[in-house]
Amino acid sequence: MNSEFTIAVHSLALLAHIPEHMASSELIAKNVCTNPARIRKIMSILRKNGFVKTKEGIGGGYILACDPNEVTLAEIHRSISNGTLKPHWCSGDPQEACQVSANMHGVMDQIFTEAEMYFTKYLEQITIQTVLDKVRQGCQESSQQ
Amino acid sequence: MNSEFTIAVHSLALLAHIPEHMASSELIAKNVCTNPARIRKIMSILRKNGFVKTKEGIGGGYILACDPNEVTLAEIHRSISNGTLKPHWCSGDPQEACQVSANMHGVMDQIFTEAEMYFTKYLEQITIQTVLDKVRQGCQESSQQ
DNA sequence: CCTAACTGTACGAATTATTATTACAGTACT
DNA sequence: AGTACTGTAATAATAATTCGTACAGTTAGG
Repeated sequence: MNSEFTIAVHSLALLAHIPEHMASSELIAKNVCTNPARIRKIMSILRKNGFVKTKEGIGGGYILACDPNEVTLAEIHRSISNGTLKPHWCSGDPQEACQVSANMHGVMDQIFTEAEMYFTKYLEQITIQTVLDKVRQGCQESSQQ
Repeated sequence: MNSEFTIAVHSLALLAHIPEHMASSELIAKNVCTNPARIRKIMSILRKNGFVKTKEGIGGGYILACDPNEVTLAEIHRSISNGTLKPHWCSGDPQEACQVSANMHGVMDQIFTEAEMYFTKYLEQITIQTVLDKVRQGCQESSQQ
């Protein structure tokens, strides 16, 4: 899975952190540690899905256009990256006489699709505000050392 | 996520499909559609975890060493690939003064780790036999066209 | 005891996915 | 008109994944 989902969540949390303020792609990029063009691309998708509002021209940038308590990571994930659990490589060969080889691809596909649903279900429990709160608490409970 | 998990599941289902028979890495590789060396590497891990037995020399190969009704995909996943949900790229910079930038990495880490637990929980419901059954039914219900 | 058919493992090449960089057109404020 | 932005595309750089080959070690059979 690529990092666009992570970047989207980070950006939205950042915007929620500084409400009422426009943030430029450059500012967000610095915070996220990537380049402005990538941010603009991702924010463009988020705008099309109504999560942020955009302003072009001088003093422009991005601002949150949703309630951080309402929007869950599941919605973000859906709009940014779908079907990311499944690896790109495929097992088996549909042309093969052997049923195992011929059908494994479909079976694994089914399994990964359902797994993705479980993943999404989990993400539904987490809102942008949840992330922001954790970040503000300094993420005491886990992997950060 | 790479495809080693998929290949492991495929290989084990294949071995369950032809019990009592030794299958060479070449035969499995053909069925899976990859090269024998990759199969041997993966099977070597599966052997160390007790899922298969190995025989070197003439007439050797691999044979299932577990009950396909007992072994779940979760156990296979655990032995083959851990922490695969999380992307390699990391958001933010721990050195930054801004809390969002500094702590986002830890927070996302936590989220992906927990998501992985949900994923594993789902995989616990599926056994090698489940996969084999689906494959034998020709995977009627889903994405295969 | 020699050969043939295997596994175990390592390493470098090829391929593919991801990320970064650059460029430029369009928009809005001053 | 000029400056500071976004939107978008195309290409380059980097990193991950997969493949291919090689070779040492093992076992069975003659």
